[in-house]
Amino acid sequence: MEIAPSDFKKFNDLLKIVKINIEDFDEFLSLNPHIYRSIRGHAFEVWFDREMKERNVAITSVGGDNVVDRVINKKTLQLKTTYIKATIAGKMVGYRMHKTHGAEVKPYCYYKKNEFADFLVGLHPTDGVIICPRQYLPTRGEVSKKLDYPECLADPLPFDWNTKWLNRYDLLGVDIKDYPTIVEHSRSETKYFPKLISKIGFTDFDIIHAIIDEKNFRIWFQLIVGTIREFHFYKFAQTHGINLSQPKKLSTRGNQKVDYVLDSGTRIQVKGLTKGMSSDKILGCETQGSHGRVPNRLYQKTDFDFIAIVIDPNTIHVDTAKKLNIITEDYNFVILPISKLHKHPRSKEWGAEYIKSSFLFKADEVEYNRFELLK
DNA sequence: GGTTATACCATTCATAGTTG
DNA sequence: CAACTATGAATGGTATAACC
Repeated sequence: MEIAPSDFKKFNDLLKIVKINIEDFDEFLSLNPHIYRSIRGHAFEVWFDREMKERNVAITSVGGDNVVDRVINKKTLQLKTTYIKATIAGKMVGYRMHKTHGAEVKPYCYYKKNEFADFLVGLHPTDGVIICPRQYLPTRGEVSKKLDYPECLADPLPFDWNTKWLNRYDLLGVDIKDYPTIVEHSRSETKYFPKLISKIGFTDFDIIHAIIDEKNFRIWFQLIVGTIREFHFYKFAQTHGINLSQPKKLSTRGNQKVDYVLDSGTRIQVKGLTKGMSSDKILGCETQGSHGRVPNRLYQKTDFDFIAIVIDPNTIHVDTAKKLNIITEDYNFVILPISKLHKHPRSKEWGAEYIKSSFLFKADEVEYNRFELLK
C-alpha cells in the first residue's frame, strides 16, 4: 500500500520535532516494548480499515476514550490483537480483556458483557480475524467453575484456534468471501521499519498511519515524545561522560520507579513537562505513576535520588533562553535531587514519605544542563 | 515445580471533584 | 471561582502470590 506523499511529509515533520532520523527511530521503537505493543494494536486497526475499504465496506473510526473502536453497519466493534502468553499456535488464541486503570482490582478490572462493544474483532495469527458477538464471549464462569464473578468476561479471553467465530463477516452484514489475513510482506512495504516490523508485523503504511492519526494521541504525544526524552537524556549524558544503565538489580519497586542508574548506584527518574501546566514563565511537571490511586500511585521520597526533567526543543521562551544562555532549539535538562520535591501533606496518614503528584517552577529560577551533578 | 490468577506497570493528557 | 488534587484514559505486558 502506497503512503501518500502528504502523509509521509506529516510523519517526517514529526520526526524533525523530536530530532531523530528514521533509522534510529526504527531501532528506538523496536527496543521499547511499551511503545511497540501500542503501535501493534493501532496498526491492526489501520490494517483492518484498509482491508475493509478495499472490499468496499464502510467502516468508521470512533476516537476518544471508548470501548468502541470501529463501526460497521451500526454494529460497534472493539479490535484486539492477541495476548501472546495466552496464544498457542494450532491450539488456542487469547486476548487480554481487563480494564487497565482505576482500582485495578476485581471485580472492577473486569468487563461485564453489557459494557462491551457489540463484537470483538480479534486478530488471528494466521487465519484472519475472529468476529464474535458480545453475548458469546466466554465469561469467567464458563472458563472455570472455580472463579468468582462468573458473569464477568474472562481475562485472558480464550478461543479455540479453529473457532467457529473465525471470519464471521456475515454477522456484520457484509459480504466478504476472500478473508484478509496478515501475511509476510514484500520488502518494498517494510523498508522504513525493518526492526519494528520484525517484532510486531504489519507494514510501513500501517505503522506510519497509526502514528500520525491524531486520534491515537497516546502513541505520539505520550509514548513516543515522552520516551524519546529518555533517549535524548541518555545521549547527552554520554557526551558528558556519564554512563546510564537500566535498573535491574534493584527491588521490584526500584525497577519500576527508576529509569536509569549511574555506576555509583544513584537512581534517576526521567520526566517531561506537562503541557497543560506550563506557560512561558512557569513550567509544570507531573511526578506520579500512571496507574492506580493515591497513595499507591505516588512516588515515595526513597524511590529515586534525582529527577531529570527533559525539556523539549522550543519550549523555553526565547527571551528566557537568551537570559539564561541556553539554546531553546535544543533539548534542555533540569536535574534536581528528590529532596527538592515537595512532601505530600497526607504522608503521615499513609505511613510513608510521599511526594506530591506535580510541581511548578519558574523557568528562569532553575539551572540547566548541569550534568556535573551526576558525577 | 509448573500453571494460573491477581495486582501492578510504561508514557502524559484530560477532566471531575475538592478545597481554600 | 481559581487553584489544586485525584482519578481515569489507549495500547497490552510482567512480577509474584496462590494454587494444585
